This record gives sequence, C-alpha cells and structure tokens, in this order.
Amino acid sequence: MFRAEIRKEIGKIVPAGTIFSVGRPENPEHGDYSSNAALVVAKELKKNPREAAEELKNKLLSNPIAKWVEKIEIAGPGFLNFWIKKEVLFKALGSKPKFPKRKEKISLDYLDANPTGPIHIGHARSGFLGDALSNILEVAGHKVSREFYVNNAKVNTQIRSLGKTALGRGEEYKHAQLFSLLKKSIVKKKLSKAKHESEAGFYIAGLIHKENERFLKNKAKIKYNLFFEEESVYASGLLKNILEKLVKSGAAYEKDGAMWLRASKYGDSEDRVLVRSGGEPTYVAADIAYHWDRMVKRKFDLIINIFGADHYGYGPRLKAALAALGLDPKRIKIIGVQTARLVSGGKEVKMSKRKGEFITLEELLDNIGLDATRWFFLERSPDTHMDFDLDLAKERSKKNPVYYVQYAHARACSILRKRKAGKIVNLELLTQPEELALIKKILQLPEIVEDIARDYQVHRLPRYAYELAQVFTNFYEKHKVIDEKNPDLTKARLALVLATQKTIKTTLSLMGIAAPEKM
RNA sequence: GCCCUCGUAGCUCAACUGGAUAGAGCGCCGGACUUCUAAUCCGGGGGUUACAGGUUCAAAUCCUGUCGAGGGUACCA
Repeated sequence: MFRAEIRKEIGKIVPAGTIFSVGRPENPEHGDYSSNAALVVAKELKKNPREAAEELKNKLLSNPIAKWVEKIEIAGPGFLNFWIKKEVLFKALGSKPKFPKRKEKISLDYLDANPTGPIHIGHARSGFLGDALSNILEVAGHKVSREFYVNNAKVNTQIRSLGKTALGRGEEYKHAQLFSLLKKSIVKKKLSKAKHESEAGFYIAGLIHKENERFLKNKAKIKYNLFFEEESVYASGLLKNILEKLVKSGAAYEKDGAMWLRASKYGDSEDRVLVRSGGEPTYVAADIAYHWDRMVKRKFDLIINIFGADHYGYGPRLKAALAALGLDPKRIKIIGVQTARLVSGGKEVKMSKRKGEFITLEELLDNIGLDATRWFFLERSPDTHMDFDLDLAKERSKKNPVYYVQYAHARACSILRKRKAGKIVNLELLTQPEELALIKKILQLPEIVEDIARDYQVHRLPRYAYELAQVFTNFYEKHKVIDEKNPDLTKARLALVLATQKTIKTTLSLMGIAAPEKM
C-alpha cells in the first residue's frame, strides 16, 4: 500500500509518461522501498542523476508522503530509498489489510478440456492457474466470471470421431472413461437409437463433460460460474448472425466453396476458413461467437484466456477475427501455459494420448494430494517448461515447501491456542529486527496481490507464502512469544502471531490450499 | 523452412519487467533438541546467466546472429 502511494506521488512530479519502478529491495540497507525514478528522469532531461535525485527528494518531502516516510536517502548512482515510520507500520498491522479496489468486469476462461476424455495432467496447470488467478483478481476488487468453454458442437470433428468410437467404428477415443460409460444399459440403449455419429458423439460428450465437471468441483476444487457450450452458438443462431456480419463488412469472402476470414488483414499470418466447403463452420467460427457473447452481449471489460502451449499459436487468429468484427484486441489477454513433464526417479514419465496412456489429474491427486499438487503447479511461472517431480511432491517433509508453509501456520495456531491474542495491545514494544521484518512481510500481501492483478504472474504468491513462513520461523526461533514476566510484550507478540496466522491463511486460501491448525 | 515460448548453481526454480554484491529450495559438508510444534534453525562451499557481437550511466532482462529444448504451422480442436 505504501508502494502505490510512493508511485503515485513520484508520478505527479516526473514528466508524464515516464516509466519508473518502485520496488522492495532485497538488501535492507536500501530501505523499505526503492525507486529508479531519478535515473530515468536524468536520462530524459540529460541531467546529472544525483542532482535529479536531490530535486525529486526535496519535492517528495513536501508531499503528503512526508507524513509517513521516516527518511529518503539518495544512494548509488541515484536511487531514492524510502524508510517507513515505525508507528505507521504498527498502525497498518493493527488494521485490516488494504487490498486494491479495482473494478473491472473480467471473463476468465481456463482449462477447457475437450469432452472427449478425462481431465489429465496436461490440463492441470491451466486449471489451477485460472482458479487461483480468479481468487486473486476478486480480492483485488475485480468482478470475475470463471468460464469453461465446452467444445461439444455436433459439427465438431472430434465430437463426430468420439461418436464413431462409441459406436464401435473408430479407434481414436478408446479409453477407460469411455468404456465404463459404454457398459451402462441406458447408454447402450441411447446409442442404438442414434441416427448419426455426431449425435452419438454429442450424447457421449455430454456424459463425459458431466463427469469432468463433477471431478473439477469436488476433487480438484477448481471453481466455475459458467460452462459455455459450443453447441449453444449454433442452437441460438448467434453464429449465423456473426457470420452474416462478417460477410457484410467485407471481412469474410468465398473461395473454393468455403468461407474465409480475411485474417491476414488483421495481423494473422494468413486467411482462415470460417465455413468449410461442406457447409460446416470451423472451430474458430464458433469461438468468435463465444467471444462476441463475452465482449458484446455480456459486456466484459477484459477477456482472459489461458491457453496451453498446443493452443497458444491460435491466439493471433482469434484476435484477428475479433478485430475484423470491430472489437478491440487489447481487451483480450492470452496467457500461455507451457507443458509440464512428470518426473520420477530422475526420469520423465511418458504419457501418450493416442495410446490412451495418459495420467489423469484424478490419479495424480490421489497420489500426491490436492495441496501439494496445487502448490507445485502454481509455484512456477507459466511460461517455463516445468518438471513436476512426483517423488518430491509426495514427500511430507521439510523438502516440500507446501508443508513448510502449512507447518508455520499450524505453529502460529498452536501458540494462539495456549494464549489468546487480546484486543488492546501496545505494538510499539515490538522493536526487535525479526519482529519488524515480520511486520513488513505481512504488510506486503496487498502489494503482491496488486502485482498479480496487473501482470497475472500468480507464482509470486507461493513465493511470498514461503518467504512469510520463513520470516515467521526466524522470529519464532529467536524470540519466545509467551513470557509470564513480561505480559505487555506477550500481548504485543501475540497480536503479531495472530496477524501472521491470518496472512498465511489468506495467502494459502487464494491458492486453494488448506491451512491446517494442527499438523 | 517460418512463427511462438524457453535456456540462470549438481538438480528444480526466482530475480519487483533495464537497476545496487544474480537469490531461494533440494542435494553436499559442519553444527544446534530439558524450550510456545525439530515437518525446525544456524554456518559453509557452489555462477563467464547456452555462445558471439551490439545498444547505455547500467543487460540474465532489449536488438542481431549461432547452438540446444518444447510447441505451433489443418476446410482438427
């Protein structure tokens, strides 16, 4: 919260449009916050950096922030380092965390497993990321619709192929989930009446999706507000409407009996087929309709799609299509998620979708547990190719960071069970470096949330959780909380422990991870 | 071939988006339990940020090229 204020005040002084940073230096000698603003300004105005820093500092000291900044120091080539007054920190610790109050309407789409098979580990990263990001954006004040696009259109090639397999005429989707469905007599009966493969496929897809939906809700705890069915844009006539619009505006044209989108005109590498020569619309056509529904009908300010690596290249096509409809592509943010490899005993665990040898997310959860699984997927930046170490994730020990954080929480709870934190306390008694470090760490959470709401880098959160647990443990090792000889200090420390416990709990719950009171 | 993402300690990953001495965890070595939870803590070693140039006060980060990994490149989704 202090950081946002510092940024705001500097922003008022420097020339408009100046890009500068306000960060939290790792080295405590560099203050609680640090900014490179003077260096940036000096470059633009061709000034001496130290002089520019001096000037900035003097102006800042006559601003409102002077009330809560203890001192501003100019260091190194011209950094401005800020220290916050202790009484201000105490006051902040004593009040509720101030999360940012952003007010956008966001439609966030994630996981989108095809209803042709079970949710597998390839979906996990996108699913957990989407779920956690939704939580974070909501805490940051946004209104978020959590959405899952179900690719179940009857004209969809994969749906037809699924129907083919279900009717015993195809090989593609022979997997355990399908076989167990085919054993049911109702399913057999229904399939025998199906006139066409696409009809059979649509029916089976509905069953598979229901199972997947139940699994996500009950076991993976990945929440949704809306399952948007691809088939619905056909049934409602929306797709037909959109295609007419595109033809009318000249963004679509006929060639070789098919309808093409002039995508190359809007930034895509080539034009794309919207309606096949057989008369069936393609995936992108239906997807445009889905996005129209989100952007125009339901009026979301921002559209976020989390795409897997295999889908990421599709982004420009989608954006081009929406640009052709006159929608601003800047309202769409696509987050790419790289593939995850499962590693055990130092070797990759191979899975082949084609042979039906995929590892389902359910198997992984049964093996590892939800908390550790979520932690491991959220811990890494989504754009790196990650290794998921099964052996490490399984380990319930200090090697496993998720338990370290949960343990710190349980420890705090244990202290609070012995002695309850009171309401009236004198926090000024907290003067030890470990205590101050802990207070500052606790106060950082809203800033982390703010950062993530801005750039969607969810992996900052597990890192923060770990750091917080570490700082708390340092404090715990060094200082005894309950001290009968010093009741006032005990009260102050109990208040600190309570604030820590609440902050760890909040952080973990944003990630969908439990915060046990005993371990 | 072209496009996208990535390459950082032995391993898995960070680095506040161009900032100060590149940081954590694991593993390794050495130490600490009569204690509010030892699922813990303290100390140590470990780096030419794949490579070669360039841009500037400042580069792991930006630009060019090379090498390597993964993905995309359908009238599949």
